[in-house]
Amino acid sequence: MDKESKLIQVRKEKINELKENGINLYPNDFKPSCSIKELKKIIGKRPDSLGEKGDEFYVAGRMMAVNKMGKSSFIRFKDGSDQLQAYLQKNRLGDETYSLFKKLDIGDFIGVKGPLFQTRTGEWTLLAKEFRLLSKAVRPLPEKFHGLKDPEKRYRRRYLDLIMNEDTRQIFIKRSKIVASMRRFFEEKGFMEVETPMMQPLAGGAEATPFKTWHNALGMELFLRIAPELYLKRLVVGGFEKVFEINRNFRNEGISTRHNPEFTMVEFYQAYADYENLMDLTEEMFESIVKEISGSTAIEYQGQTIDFKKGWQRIPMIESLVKIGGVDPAILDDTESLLNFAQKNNIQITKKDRHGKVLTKLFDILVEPKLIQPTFITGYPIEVSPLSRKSDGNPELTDRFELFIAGREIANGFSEINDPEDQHNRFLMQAQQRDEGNSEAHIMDSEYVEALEYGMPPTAGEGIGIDRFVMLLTDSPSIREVILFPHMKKNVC
RNA sequence: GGGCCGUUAGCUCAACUGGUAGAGCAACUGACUCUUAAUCAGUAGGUCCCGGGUUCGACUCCCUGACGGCCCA
Repeated sequence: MDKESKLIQVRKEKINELKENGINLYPNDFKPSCSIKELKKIIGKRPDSLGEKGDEFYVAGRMMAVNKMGKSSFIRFKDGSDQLQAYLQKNRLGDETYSLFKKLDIGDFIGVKGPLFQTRTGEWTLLAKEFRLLSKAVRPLPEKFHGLKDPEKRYRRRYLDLIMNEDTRQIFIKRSKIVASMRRFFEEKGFMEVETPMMQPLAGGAEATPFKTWHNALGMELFLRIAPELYLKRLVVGGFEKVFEINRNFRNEGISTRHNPEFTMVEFYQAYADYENLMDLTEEMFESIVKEISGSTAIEYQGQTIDFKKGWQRIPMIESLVKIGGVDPAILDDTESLLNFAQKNNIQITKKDRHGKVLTKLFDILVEPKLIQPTFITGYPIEVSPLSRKSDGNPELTDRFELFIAGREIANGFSEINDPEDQHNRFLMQAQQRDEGNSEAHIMDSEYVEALEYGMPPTAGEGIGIDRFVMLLTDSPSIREVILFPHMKKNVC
């Protein structure tokens, strides 16, 4: 607790005064008859029933502004739905209640009962016949006009951000609607929602550094999951043919405008589908969600228009390197030339990197930032795709795609390996990469291979980064704007 | 990890070349029974992020550190 400011001391003195007068600062017996939003609906529908002698309502909320004019006052207060003005008169409320009101502060929760009338300017206003304190605020709110701007304070004290900044509220309301819409989409398509372990003995399903933890009773190390993939596919083995999970993944890496150590993904698997079916499904899902949330298939993101209407470009990665990345097709097959090319273009590449990895790194730098409209890149090299099914036509590539929008990766999907021997060998390949110094290479998971040995139907699966998708639909430049409590260093001040 | 920028009253921000730290809102006292960022009169409020250095003198210049933002890796 920081040193108490004078403002808080003054409030505490007033609080003591209220207590001495027998006022309950935290009662819990005031029941609003409707929310402010509902009240405004009534105003829109049947204004004839309103007026000083009309219907009366119980409304509650937080006082956000007060205009005291001697023996009468206007207050503006808001609940979770909307805001409203109330008019308080000394002769109507009585001396006792009115002087109680005068001791209250902006930020306090209050309850008002009365009819609605229109002020001179036509604003519908609650005429207070009863007025009560519902909850006392000890600390002052930020300033009413400029609000709370300091990003550090907005993130650390998100509740203040939500009270003061309507835009912030709207982002998280939208986020909730997006997730609900996605859930509905999957359910309508016959997918079943499941929950798989967040704590795993082996952190598999992606290439990333995990967080470690310890289970006391079992005396064993556990990892926070970096992906749910290997568990979801066990469920497909078990006969759940269409499953999805919306939940957090944890990756022990840096923080940036696009990365938070914990982030939300939807991952889903469908038996008897291939990666092309999933591209179709993704287009359909994005188009329908964007339409539902934004009212149109096109959105504005950071000054550029992005159209989610179905029929997105699908470009093989190699082709994209030539056409978009400007790489000479003559050097594509030669690792040495690619390394030289990378060096000339200041792209950091380790000598140990295999051919497919070099291609992928070049892609990340040369192509990814240029993919503004929704674009599927297909045919990822086998070295960087340890869980993706080998392409029938080319054993160097996999039946895999990634989706890019606004220059960033949004989704990753592929036809799954269901040949246990192939999967085993892929893990061995990864183990070798690990030996060569790639600490993020996938770990051998024999139990998963064993599950495949019982037989998994042909399957395709995909993961979509929800935070990044929400960023697009809320025009947010940073992932912190769409995560309620983004990760920060310990507060020392 | 590197570069740039920031941190001053509860909040939003000023403070010139190094010379007693300011405003608006919020708060407090008073006036005011239709205000709309109400108005009017007055009052109070500061570890200038922490620590060190230079200087007669540091919010200001230098160094270390903390936290945050943006960009890069």
